[in-house]
Amino acid sequence: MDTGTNTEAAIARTLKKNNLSITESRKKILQLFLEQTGALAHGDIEKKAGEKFDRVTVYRTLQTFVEKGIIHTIPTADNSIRYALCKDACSDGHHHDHHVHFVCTNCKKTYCLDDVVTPEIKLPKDYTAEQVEVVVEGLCRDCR
Amino acid sequence: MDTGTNTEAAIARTLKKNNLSITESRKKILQLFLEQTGALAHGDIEKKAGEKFDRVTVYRTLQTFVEKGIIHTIPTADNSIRYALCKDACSDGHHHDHHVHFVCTNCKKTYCLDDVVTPEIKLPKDYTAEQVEVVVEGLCRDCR
DNA sequence: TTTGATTTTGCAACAATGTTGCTTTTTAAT
DNA sequence: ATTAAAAAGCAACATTGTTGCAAAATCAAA
Ligand SMILES: [Mn+2]
Ligand SMILES: [Mn+2]
Ligand SMILES: [Zn+2]
Ligand SMILES: [Zn+2]
Repeated sequence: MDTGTNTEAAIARTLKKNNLSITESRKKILQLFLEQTGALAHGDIEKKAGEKFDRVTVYRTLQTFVEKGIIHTIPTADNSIRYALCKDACSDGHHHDHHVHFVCTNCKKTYCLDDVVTPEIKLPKDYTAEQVEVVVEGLCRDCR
Repeated sequence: MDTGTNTEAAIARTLKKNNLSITESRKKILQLFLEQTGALAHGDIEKKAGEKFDRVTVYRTLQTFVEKGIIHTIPTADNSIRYALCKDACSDGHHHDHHVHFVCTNCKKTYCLDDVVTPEIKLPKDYTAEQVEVVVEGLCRDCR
């Protein structure tokens, strides 16, 4: 059984499911996420796929994937957005990623802790919460 | 009693306390933070003080203030760092801001919720937490 | 209060990042 | 195969952030 073909098929399925036409750049970028444990910054993707594709294409592909709920963004303190695959039931225009993110201060790798749900936050009366983002910084498994 | 003078004196005191020489740009930028309820992005500061000072000076001043524990950064989803005054006992090289931040999805204002402490997060065994950042998005008091 | 070492600023040049309009190419349906 | 629609590539531009260096401001000591 050819794993490469299977992955390729899964990628095509994901794209079709989201009403996206199957293009080289979308296939390549989605594959990068599937091969990856952690999250990817725009820069990472540009380095890994950028020789084949225009910078603008990478920007537009990431934007499309976020809109479709295929990947989600992770805010970090260093002003560089990371992207990671959505594992929850995210769909076009609506994300449901209620998990905590972890950024290693040493290796800078960023992880989705899919099993750690974001806590309830009790806000002052005047505020209405729509979404809670939790980013934990520290040392990852590999770095301590 | 002249409030202007008092503020000015307080600003000078803060700078001295942190072993910073008292300069026009530092005074002006610190004053902006004191006049302000919420947080300021670099862009805001550049607009409000930028006609008088060089862009580079604003960058360097903010960096210095962060290092000295006068202000702290707030990560946000839109990749634009916000800065706010430290109210806790932050000092040179060491911050102790354990409060939750709130970003209004409507007006984009960013608030320090100084009384809402960041919760404990139970991580998988392999991870060590050094700092927890919580950013809540929703509607602020003025926008609902 | 002048002097002089030290720090900070402004400027210029550059690098990195992100955006937009338009043309060509690719995709997917007929 | 043909064709309409979508996406990619390209160029030009805008914004944001960084660095080295000379000029100016600050501060402390004389
Ligand atoms: Mn995630
Ligand atoms: Mn704060
Ligand atoms: Zn690590
Ligand atoms: Zn608001």
